[in-house]
Amino acid sequence: MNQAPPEPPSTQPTKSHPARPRSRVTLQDVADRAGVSLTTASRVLNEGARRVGPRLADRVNKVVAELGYTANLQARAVATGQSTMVGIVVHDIADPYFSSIAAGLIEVADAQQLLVCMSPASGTEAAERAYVALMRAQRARAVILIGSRSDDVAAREALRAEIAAFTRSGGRAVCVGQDLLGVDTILPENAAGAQALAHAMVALGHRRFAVLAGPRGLLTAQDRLAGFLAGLAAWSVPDEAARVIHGPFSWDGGYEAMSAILAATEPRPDCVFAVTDVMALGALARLRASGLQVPADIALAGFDDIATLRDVHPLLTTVRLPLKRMGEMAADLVLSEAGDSGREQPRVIPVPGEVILRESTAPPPPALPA
Amino acid sequence: MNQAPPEPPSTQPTKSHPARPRSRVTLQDVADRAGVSLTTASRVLNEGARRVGPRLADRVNKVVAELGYTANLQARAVATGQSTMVGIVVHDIADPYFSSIAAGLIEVADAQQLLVCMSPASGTEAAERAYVALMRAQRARAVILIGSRSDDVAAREALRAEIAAFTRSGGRAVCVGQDLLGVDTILPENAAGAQALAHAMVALGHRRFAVLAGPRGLLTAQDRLAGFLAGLAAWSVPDEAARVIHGPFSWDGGYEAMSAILAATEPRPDCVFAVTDVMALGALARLRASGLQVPADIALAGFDDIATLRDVHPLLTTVRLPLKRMGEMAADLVLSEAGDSGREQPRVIPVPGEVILRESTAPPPPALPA
DNA sequence: GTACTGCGGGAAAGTGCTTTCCACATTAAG
DNA sequence: CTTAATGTGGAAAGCACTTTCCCGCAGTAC
Repeated sequence: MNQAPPEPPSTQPTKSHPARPRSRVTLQDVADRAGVSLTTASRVLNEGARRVGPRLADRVNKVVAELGYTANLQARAVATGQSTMVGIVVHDIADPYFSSIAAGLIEVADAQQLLVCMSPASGTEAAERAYVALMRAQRARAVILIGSRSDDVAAREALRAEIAAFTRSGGRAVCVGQDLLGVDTILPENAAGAQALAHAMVALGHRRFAVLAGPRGLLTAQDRLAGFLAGLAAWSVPDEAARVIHGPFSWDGGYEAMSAILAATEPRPDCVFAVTDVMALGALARLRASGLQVPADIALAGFDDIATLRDVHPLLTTVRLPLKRMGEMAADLVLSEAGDSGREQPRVIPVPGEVILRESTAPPPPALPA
Repeated sequence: MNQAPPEPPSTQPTKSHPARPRSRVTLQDVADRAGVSLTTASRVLNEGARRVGPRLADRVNKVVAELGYTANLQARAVATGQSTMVGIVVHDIADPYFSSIAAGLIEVADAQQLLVCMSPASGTEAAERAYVALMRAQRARAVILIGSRSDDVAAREALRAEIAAFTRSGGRAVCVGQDLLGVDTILPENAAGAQALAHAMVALGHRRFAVLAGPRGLLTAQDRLAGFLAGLAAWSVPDEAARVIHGPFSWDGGYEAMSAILAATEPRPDCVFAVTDVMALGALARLRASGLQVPADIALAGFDDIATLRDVHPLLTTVRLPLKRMGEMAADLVLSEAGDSGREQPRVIPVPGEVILRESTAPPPPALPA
């Protein structure tokens, strides 16, 4: 829109001392130089509601180009009471799960002229709360929380209160994960996806299972675990055939959990389900370190279908979530609200997962004839 | 800092109609309710320069808590002329290279109370320019451009002019990549790293090379290619022993380029260098699709040491850049400026790459006895 | 010729904050 | 017992904008 300023503004600070008072060009400067009022200059820049005669408009535009003027969006936001900022809260931007969602989000937000701000990595509800508070202070238009909620009710209520304060002051809140914060939510069907995966695993002939279940407190982990176990039960696999190992929700967590399984005295499971692809990759590394083959010695499945999987071998069976699309949906949700006003019930948009069978869960070798 | 508001502000919009005029609490409201002047309330909140007597300060603080008041940072920014925003320009946030750098950057920026805004994926100089313009409009404190520059001089000059306008209006600019924009730069030593890699490859006994060189216009790609070829030359490997394939700077680009190599009639190279890990992964996929073994049939090396490599087999030889650290350095650069004022020469901080030899470049099988 | 509309322009009043400047008590110094 | 030096609070002037309100001037209808 703005062409590069052909020459530096002539009001440059006297070159002699390279001091603080940088030459900030204001709308007033433009108006003065163009010989019009501040009002007129503003109207030319805004192109809305009231139009300005072509003579003055041209004069103003010329001066704008001359001076390389750009409206101060902060001041505009203060004057109009409308912000263009949306904040996005992620646990770790370097995690492919989050960065994929964020990518989708940023893309559509940018198309709508919104400015996307990113929280630092954290994962704790307290940090999320602090960031929501910051977004409230910035009078952000919306905040989008991505990632699993924990079952720490106190922390969640504190976060919820902060979000309530945020929405009360006019912002929109959207959550990608669990529907627990009383706001619009993109809800991956974790339980259903895991259950479908369990069906598929049983159908392939696996019978002894282990689940790398992540931390006890994380609801996404809980849902996927519960769904998987329910799926096994539905196919009459006895409870004791599934061993559940808790641990951190990370690559290292997957590695450790797999270590625990290998160290156990019980017979080795023939299929391991990690509630997250990232954990599955940790587990895979651990298996490799032990010289075990996947799927020949043990089958392995994950959840999410992160982009990284493309480069991992054996190709990992997983439950695909449309991560980028989920980000786009979240952005749409943020923007949609603009229209309707008096809605009460938060929307919940379920996102089904799709079981993707790949190499890592080939059928187990036929049992030796008794 | 703020506890959750124990009760909604009593100035809530008459519950009867859930209409637009949301109850935004302003500092004036706080002052009125506490029976002090706006000035006093502001001073209590800011805790700077002038202090307020404990009696009034307490009254104000109590009201702040009651009303759940949070200062409007936008307005504050306008009043003080100081912004807390920094913008970061990446080519693709879902790419592990960028997300690692961004993670480091966000972490230290957040520790300094800065707000990090992220550009959408693009890769074109025009889009970068547009984003810098946006940051100027936001009166952002700094903008950080991450990623390779192209050798399109016109586009670069346009970008440079936009950056000049940005810095002239008081912002700081930092670049991670090439030192071409006349701003402080974190400069990975691409040529030196690639040269060292070439040495290592020759030392391992490889003699016939191919380079997946990325696009001709990308300077990072050019530097790495040139460095690699220089390294070969330094070890007296003849020029014609290295085949150079250009193509996109992406996974698919690596895949395609490797296809071209396999399709060629010439003897197959015994070592392939992809100027990017991501391209190397694409190439690896192509090799696998052809049933070729790495490194038995062909050796493969990349550049960057992205996090993904941990999960790829065979483990990929590469040149490690401290990506997260580079993000931190960029953030430090942004912040450091605050102190000194009249500096002229932009700083350039070189970042050496470290050759990491792994499985993918094991020595070639001994030549058959003649 | 008057009245009515409509339009292009500007003065001025917000917007939510900070900060300067001034008035008024105290209190310490002379 | 003055006089100067503090220390505290508030009025008001920014900051860089938008927007409302008003005014003068064409153009049209009566």
